[in-house]
Amino acid sequence: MRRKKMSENYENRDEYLHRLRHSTSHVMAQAVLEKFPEGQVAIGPPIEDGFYYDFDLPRSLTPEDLDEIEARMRAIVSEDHEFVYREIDEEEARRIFANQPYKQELIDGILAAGMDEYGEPLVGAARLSVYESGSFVDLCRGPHVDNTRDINPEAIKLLSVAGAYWRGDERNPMLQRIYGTVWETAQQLEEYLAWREEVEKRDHRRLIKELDLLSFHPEGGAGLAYWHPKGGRIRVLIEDYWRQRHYDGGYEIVFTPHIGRAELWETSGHLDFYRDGMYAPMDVDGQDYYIKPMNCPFQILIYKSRLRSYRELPLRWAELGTVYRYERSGVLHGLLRVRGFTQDDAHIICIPEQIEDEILRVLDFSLDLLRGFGFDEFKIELSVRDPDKPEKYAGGDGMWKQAEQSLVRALEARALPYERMEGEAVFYGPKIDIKIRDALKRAWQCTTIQFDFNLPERFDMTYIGEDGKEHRPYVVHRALLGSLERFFGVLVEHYGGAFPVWLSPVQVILIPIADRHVEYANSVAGQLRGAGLRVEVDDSSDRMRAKIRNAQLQKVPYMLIVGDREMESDQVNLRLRDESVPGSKSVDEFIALAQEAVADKRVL
RNA sequence: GCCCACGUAGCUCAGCCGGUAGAGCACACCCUUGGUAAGGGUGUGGCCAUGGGUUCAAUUCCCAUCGUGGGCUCCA
Repeated sequence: MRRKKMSENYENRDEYLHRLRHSTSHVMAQAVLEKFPEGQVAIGPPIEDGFYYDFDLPRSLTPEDLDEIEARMRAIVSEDHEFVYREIDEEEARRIFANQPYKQELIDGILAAGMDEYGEPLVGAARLSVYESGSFVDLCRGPHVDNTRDINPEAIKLLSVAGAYWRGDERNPMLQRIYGTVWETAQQLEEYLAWREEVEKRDHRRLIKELDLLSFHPEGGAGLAYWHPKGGRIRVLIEDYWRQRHYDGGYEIVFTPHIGRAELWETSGHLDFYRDGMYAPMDVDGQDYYIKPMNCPFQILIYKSRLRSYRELPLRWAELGTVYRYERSGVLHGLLRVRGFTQDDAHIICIPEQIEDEILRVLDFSLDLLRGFGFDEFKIELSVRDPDKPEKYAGGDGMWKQAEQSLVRALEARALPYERMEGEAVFYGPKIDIKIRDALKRAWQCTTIQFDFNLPERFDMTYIGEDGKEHRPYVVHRALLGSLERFFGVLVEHYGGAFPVWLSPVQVILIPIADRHVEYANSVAGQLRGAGLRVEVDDSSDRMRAKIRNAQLQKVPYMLIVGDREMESDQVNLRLRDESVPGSKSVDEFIALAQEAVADKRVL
């Protein structure tokens, strides 16, 4: 009989899971090496929800191989192998891993550069150690579980094989990575697998097709989205709300062209540092024009269209700007990664004294706007300079300090927890990224608020200060939804396609029971449309039950059944998308109910 | 871009070892007028992603291209 709670021997559950997953990856490596004795092993760390191990094998793995390896792992686990830690010297390490070139490289790294086996800087003195379990010895720092007895064989599942470069560098050989997961109990594994199924069910790539929202077309080009009428309807609702909020929030809205002369992109520096992301130029009257990958240079031209006074700052200019970027074919992913997309871009141009207020204002605005769409959990990251390489960055030391301080102060003023990302800033300025957590607790990168110390210099942006002299303004670049495409994809997954009433492309569907009820259904539909609701009448020859099924599958929030009873009493019979049936209502009652749900941005 | 897999009707998918294709749904028409998730019948619909090669013969085998998926790297 196994111990009931295997985690109880460890500090806490997280510590146990971490060790468990790391140890299970070793067990997997043993199973793989038994099958391919000539195989080479790279690294195999624990990751969120599981583990992986990278191998260099004589042939590609198949799903059947995974089944076999998984079965072998269960057997190994049941053999009760201890995980034995041992510190060794270089000579022994070289000998143990004589036929393991990747491990030799890791040994080099540990000894020479003070790097650990994952390429991270080593804490403390360089020390070589191995963990042995069963027939497998790995260069490893641990920690591990004490014995394979602490791994529940019923809670192991290998998930997939994928290519991965040695050390993540595309110049290195491609290895085969096996992903797996392991939990404390079989039930936890079941729950995790069920979660993965739920993720699959909500996949926006499936839902946009089923709900007739958007499509992609091979003949039209990869990574280019086509918005159908229903998707278009939702997009317009998002945009209208966005525009209203921006005007209310003190922004002005601008429009800029889609292409610009090479000279502009030379000035902005994009041709130097962003050329790989840009499409080839087109010839216009002998001049090279580029399709825009970003909106910033255009907005700056608007700024420079005349002399600016400190009195008119801050300027907040927003734009739904469609940009095109070359993304490598392998990274395209539904709506979440496309080649043409519309950013909800804005630039805040202000004097240094205004920067703290402006940052706080944009932070509040972002979170509030996102909450309007039903997101209320966020993961915030502050990306700052790499303190060791100040020469890598545009802008002076003082500017970086002030900028960073304004970002930190804004986060602290709102008591928002955030993670500080050292060295993650782009070269032109520090930034705050806000990732939204969806209904399945996944984090999506949408919002970014970035300082730009590069463009004001390059374009020589100035304003006339109180002293009558020219000064350089601060420019903050921000996108809140990020891009409409990605945001829409996230929205679809968050709601699983069942949008809140205010965003539903069809809010109400009228279901006449028989043909003689169609006329009444149409007249009710007219009243509802008059009240501003989006309504359809299902006058097909389907039976009522089939009509209900179709409406459910289309995730229409409100179904109104109308038959003899409703016609006589001048009512409608309400069924909701959640399958509840509030029943008979007068048309006015229903209108009031629906309008309230819209106004409150409720799901139903 | 790289590694692996995949691409058959609008959609979801069958089609063993080569002999030019099938289901369900959707769609059209007919019958049915039915009270809270699929009523019945008939029918339309495929250059088997595209181009090349091997073969008497290719949807099936090989190569290339395009696209899609799982990853790596990168990113809104």
